[in-house]
Amino acid sequence: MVTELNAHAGISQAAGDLPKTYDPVGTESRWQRVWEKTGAFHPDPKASGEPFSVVIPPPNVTGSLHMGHAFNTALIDTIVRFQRLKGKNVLCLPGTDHASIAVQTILEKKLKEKGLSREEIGREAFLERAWSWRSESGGRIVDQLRRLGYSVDWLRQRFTLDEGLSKAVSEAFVRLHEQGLIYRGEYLVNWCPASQSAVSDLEVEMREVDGHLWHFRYPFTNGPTADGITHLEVATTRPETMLGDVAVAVNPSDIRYQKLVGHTLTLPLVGREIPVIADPHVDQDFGTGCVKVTPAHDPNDFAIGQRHKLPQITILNKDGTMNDHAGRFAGLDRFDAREAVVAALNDEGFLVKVENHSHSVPFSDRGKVPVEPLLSTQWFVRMEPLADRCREHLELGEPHFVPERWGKVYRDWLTDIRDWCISRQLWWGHRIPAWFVVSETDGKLTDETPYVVARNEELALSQARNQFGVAVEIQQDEDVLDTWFSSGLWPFSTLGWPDETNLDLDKWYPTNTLVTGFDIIFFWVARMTMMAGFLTGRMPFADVYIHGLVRDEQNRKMSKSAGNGIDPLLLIERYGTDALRFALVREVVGSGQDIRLDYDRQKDTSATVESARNFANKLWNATRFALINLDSPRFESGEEINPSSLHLVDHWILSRLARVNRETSRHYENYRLGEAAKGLYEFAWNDFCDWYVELIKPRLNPVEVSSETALVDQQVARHILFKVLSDLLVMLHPLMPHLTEELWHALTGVQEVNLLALQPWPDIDEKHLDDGLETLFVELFESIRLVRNLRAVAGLKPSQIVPVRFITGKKALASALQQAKTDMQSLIRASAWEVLDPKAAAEKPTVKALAGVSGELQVILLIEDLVDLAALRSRLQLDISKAEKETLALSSRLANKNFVDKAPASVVDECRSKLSDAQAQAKLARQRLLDLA
RNA sequence: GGGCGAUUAGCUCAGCGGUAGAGCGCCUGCCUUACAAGCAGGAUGUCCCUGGUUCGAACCCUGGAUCGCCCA
Repeated sequence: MVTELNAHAGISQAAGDLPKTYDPVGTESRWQRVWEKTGAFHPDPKASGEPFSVVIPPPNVTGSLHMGHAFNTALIDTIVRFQRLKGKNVLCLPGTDHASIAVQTILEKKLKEKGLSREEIGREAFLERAWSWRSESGGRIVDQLRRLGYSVDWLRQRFTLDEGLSKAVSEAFVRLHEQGLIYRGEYLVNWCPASQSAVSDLEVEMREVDGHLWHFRYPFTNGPTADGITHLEVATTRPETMLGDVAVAVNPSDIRYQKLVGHTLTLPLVGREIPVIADPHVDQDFGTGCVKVTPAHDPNDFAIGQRHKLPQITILNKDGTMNDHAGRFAGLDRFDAREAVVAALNDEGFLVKVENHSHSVPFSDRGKVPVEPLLSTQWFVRMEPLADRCREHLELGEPHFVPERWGKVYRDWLTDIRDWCISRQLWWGHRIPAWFVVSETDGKLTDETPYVVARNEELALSQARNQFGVAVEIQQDEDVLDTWFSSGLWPFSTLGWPDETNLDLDKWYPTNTLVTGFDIIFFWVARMTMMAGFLTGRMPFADVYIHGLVRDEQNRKMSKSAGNGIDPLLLIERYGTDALRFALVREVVGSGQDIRLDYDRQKDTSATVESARNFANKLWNATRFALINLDSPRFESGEEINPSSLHLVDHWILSRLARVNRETSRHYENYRLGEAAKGLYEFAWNDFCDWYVELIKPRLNPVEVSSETALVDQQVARHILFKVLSDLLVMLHPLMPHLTEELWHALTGVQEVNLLALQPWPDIDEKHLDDGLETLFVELFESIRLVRNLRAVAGLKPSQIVPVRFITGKKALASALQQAKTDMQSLIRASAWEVLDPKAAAEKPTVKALAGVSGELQVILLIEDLVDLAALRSRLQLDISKAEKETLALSSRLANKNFVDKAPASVVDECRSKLSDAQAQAKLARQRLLDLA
């Protein structure tokens, strides 16, 4: 392992040999190996350090990495790496879920290709295949997560079907059942004919579909009524369900039909006699105001049926074909039956008309086919008591939602909650720990067969014997549980629950933060809080950070079925993991909006990620620069320096560093990760690279090598350069872990086993914070920019070195200009640097010179050569008109008595000072223009 | 039908009471010994519309438009 660790051929070689550009590919995989081999992210529960824990949203075991994973990972990993740097004992626990329906669908499809079905091969053989498929494909997503540089503890990786987690599932089921929170019953559930299983309400997606509204005539059984009415007209979007109609309902206050309530109609095609009933839920204005009632196939009709004690006639088989109740239509697929029923009604004269009609149709999330409301016996979780408990916690701020508005969404859902259908007619998953005592119903399994619920078969048997006698025969329920049932236990089942003496559980439960997308607040977040509240008595996490989704370049949600996904691995190969991570995080804003990732599908390029890659390269080169200048002899960072030898620019960058450190820490802590990224980007690129590094170049390479002051100056510059860059790398580490790990080792020369990932966050040097100095530097930089602009406008060549004179009455600025002279002179190629007050300047008139004005600062370039005077004049004209415009605006504001009286004094003062600047600027610029004439 | 978000430079988005910013793109110079994946300089806006509050509105409040999402 030592060889592996030391064998890296990176930047820490002689700096002169370094490549000019950063190549992420080798670097990233190497550090991923080192992190894992050294157990860097495998924490010890017995170690000191405040615990900080996060469980990752477990991806589907057969899935593959998509942008949503990459985004979620970038956010979580940034948070946990930050907390690790802050010295916490961090556990970030990874894992996968078993994805019942998804896996089973894949396997059944494979079986079908071989002409087999699961029933043919049997449960045991099917599960064998499922496990082997899982071991075959299950590693893929995990390896892909590794490529994101995820600092999770792979040794604690969990899978929802692991032994421990399965134990947690039975335990949870039994406890919920004991408290009467799990029941079994026959209800209308969402039936997915594709997977041939019930699904929960949440797994149903409403889609707007262009369909039709068919109008039928149902005749009165006993001929025309007293008023001569022969029939009622009903309208439906699902004509085939009429075969299961048991009534026609009208609104009791509908004067058109009041008198007809109680009469009997004959159902066409079927011949069944069905009553006309009155129900207040009927909408008089929809269609004809008469509603056909099919309790076994429609949720609203089911409710009407319950209220009126109507029979429930099921006309569909579980595979979506018509059953015997459909009479001559039996055996037809539901959609074929629709056409056949309409045709038959038409033939027999019952079809009145057909209208185009767009309406919502429930689709199965997984199967992508319309679900059927179907009567069947299923297991349910009684949600209300669980939800009430969560709402009580929420009142106390548990958990705390970021952004807060999601807390409201969560609360509203809990407030109006429906029971959760948890049984699935599938084999892959946690088999329901309920055993039917079939000996009580002659060895047959019926809806009347009693059952026992127990932690395992042995306990079930003894329980059954206690209740029903020694000679019982029991048979476990065939169904498995909704995958989300086990996912709901994730934050504690992964830590060892229900084993109460588990060290991990003691140390890291409840967890600190849950980071996930808003699309699974109900599916997962709420299920976890409900399960945790009931089973552990606590909320499973303190904070919930809800982020948006990644959308494609056309602002569409990325999805497999739409085929508009962007493969993160392609972007990683092109730009590097760190670039992708940085790009994604930088796009995030505080309010948690969705982010849009630009992407060119033809070229597989993304400007957003490319700019992050460029940033990585900038850091690479900044470090290269530092190494070149700190090398030979090797710079000793421990050496003390005398504070009095610091230059003004050194004080400035240290102030900026302290401020950025403080702000970045706050941003990371408050989940303002995008702001952290943006702040560091600006600091690194603008303050550090563009200004500071340029400012110290003369000191790092002094002209007079032997001078004592030159050596001190050089030493100080090296010191600060090292300090700022190494701190910067630490602060950036959560966002760009591989690059910073690489550069930090190269810069510091620290042994590779001593990881940046485990270093302490740099202290904030509060004493260096200096607002005034930072403001002053804004002005100094403005002065430099003014000179550069003048040179550009006048067309001076870079090689032309000219004397520069600054004239200002502002004492602080004058003094700063004087102090910064040696460091800044080279930035503007000034052969001389003179700072004068206006009085002194008046005594040294300049006849021929380039001049520019910014506020009360006047800059003169003393030059005799021919320059572009016309350009210079128009530039001055522009200055004048701008200044005049501003003068006008400001003076009119100040002329407003209300403004002066009511606005805060500071605002008024600022306004006055701006006015005097603008006036001075206009005056000076006019003067310069005259001088040029 | 109920709720939530969005609307700011050509594009992607910050800003959320003191008169508008970034990145990319664009224009003009530069291969200046860390970086051309770069450096320097520059241009660019009825801040969706409408009233109102205020000395002052991109920002707060009315009403509306457009787009998107969630729930029924």
